[in-house]
Amino acid sequence: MGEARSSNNGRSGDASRISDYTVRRLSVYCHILEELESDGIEVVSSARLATFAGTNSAQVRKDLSYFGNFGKRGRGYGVSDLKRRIRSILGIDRLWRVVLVGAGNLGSALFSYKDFSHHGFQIVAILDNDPDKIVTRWDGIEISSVARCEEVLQNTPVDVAVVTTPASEAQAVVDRLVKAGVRGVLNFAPCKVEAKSGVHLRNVNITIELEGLSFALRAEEP
Amino acid sequence: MGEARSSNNGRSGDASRISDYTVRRLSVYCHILEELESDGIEVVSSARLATFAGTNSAQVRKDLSYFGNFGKRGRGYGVSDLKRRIRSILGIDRLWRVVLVGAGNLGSALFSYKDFSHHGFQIVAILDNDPDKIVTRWDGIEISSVARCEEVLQNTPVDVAVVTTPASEAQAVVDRLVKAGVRGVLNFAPCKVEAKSGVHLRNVNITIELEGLSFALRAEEP
DNA sequence: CGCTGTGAATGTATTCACAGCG
DNA sequence: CGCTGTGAATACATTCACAGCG
Repeated sequence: MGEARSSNNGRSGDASRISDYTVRRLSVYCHILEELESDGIEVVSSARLATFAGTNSAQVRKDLSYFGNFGKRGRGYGVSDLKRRIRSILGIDRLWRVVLVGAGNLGSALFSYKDFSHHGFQIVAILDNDPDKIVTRWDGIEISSVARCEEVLQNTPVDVAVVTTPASEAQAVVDRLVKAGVRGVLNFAPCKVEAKSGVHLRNVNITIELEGLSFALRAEEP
Repeated sequence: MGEARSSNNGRSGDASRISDYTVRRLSVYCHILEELESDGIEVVSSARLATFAGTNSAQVRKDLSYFGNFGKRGRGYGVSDLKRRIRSILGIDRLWRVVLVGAGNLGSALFSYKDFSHHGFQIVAILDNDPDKIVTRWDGIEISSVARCEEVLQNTPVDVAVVTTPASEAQAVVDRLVKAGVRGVLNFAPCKVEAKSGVHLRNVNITIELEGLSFALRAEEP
């Protein structure tokens, strides 16, 4: 999906060599570690972490080994230390500035989604085309017309856009966002959008999930 | 993710041997074919389909070959024929009955999502715990208390549940849904839920998508 | 000992390359 | 010829299995 990438961050490993599967599992480990930490558990083995994550201990160790040696032999991993390290690897130890494009029900659901800010993403601007919405504010954040996209991003620079517009508008707005400097896009519009290489793009397509479910059910239907 | 499955549907191929990757791409091909069809295009080659889908022609042919020989050598695939066949393979040529659990913003967004019904899924029941919501109706469909879950599903049998509750309630409600006969679950709650083998479960986790984006951006940040 | 970290082995997905049909 | 359908080759992800450290 994403284009190949070069350049190494100073800290650890070359991101372009790390598979998406590993990155997704790191997210899962991170959430588990947060729970363990809040339960007061201080040390965890790869085997235990694997059980919670629905994988096996070798996978956990291999995933982590791409980034360094975080464990202690004979003992396991320090929960809060490993959590901190994974957050750093994922880049959620800093705050990414987000523009939310589309203030419909889905946009609203994402806006009020607490994990969002808890995991490194802060919505700092909102765009929508509905004139009724443009006069309102969400938590003090102005909702601006998509027409004023460039101006808004000039005053409020962002790293990432979360797109929840109708499919018909998604590609056009992404083109403008990218021109205005956005480097990552999470697209919820039910269509594939594209961007020049160098811009990171993820499509979340609900229809594909549903159809996958349908296929699985279908196969065992009488 | 899903458990291994046996039993063969009469038509074509053993679903348990088909990878999730292939199924997802079939969805993509299907959407492209729908567009081509509405553009009046009657025949398409694997190469052209691959370009639109962001893959290569061998992949397209291999994916389709698991299910039969749908093309004509020297010519390509009939657009509307192939579309129909893929819809049948995915099981979206019939209507799956859906209960929507959680009538918040995300539930509302999904409810009003037109592709939903267009692609074989019909919401026939809605559950929520908010007393204010329980008195309202969406498009004539009553919103019932989660407490009455079993009763509602008795009167209105469903195949699939789409869960948009808070994380804290997701697992409990899924347990009840499965006991009441639901065989597929699409979970949008920001937590992993589990169900006994034989129930098909898909988690859509927005946080994981965001963190994946963060990782990609992070890797090239100064 | 117990558990990590990791090369080597296995399993799975993708791509190549070409025979074969329309 | 052009394009499909598919075994064989390759690339990639996961799992095994064990050396080595605390």
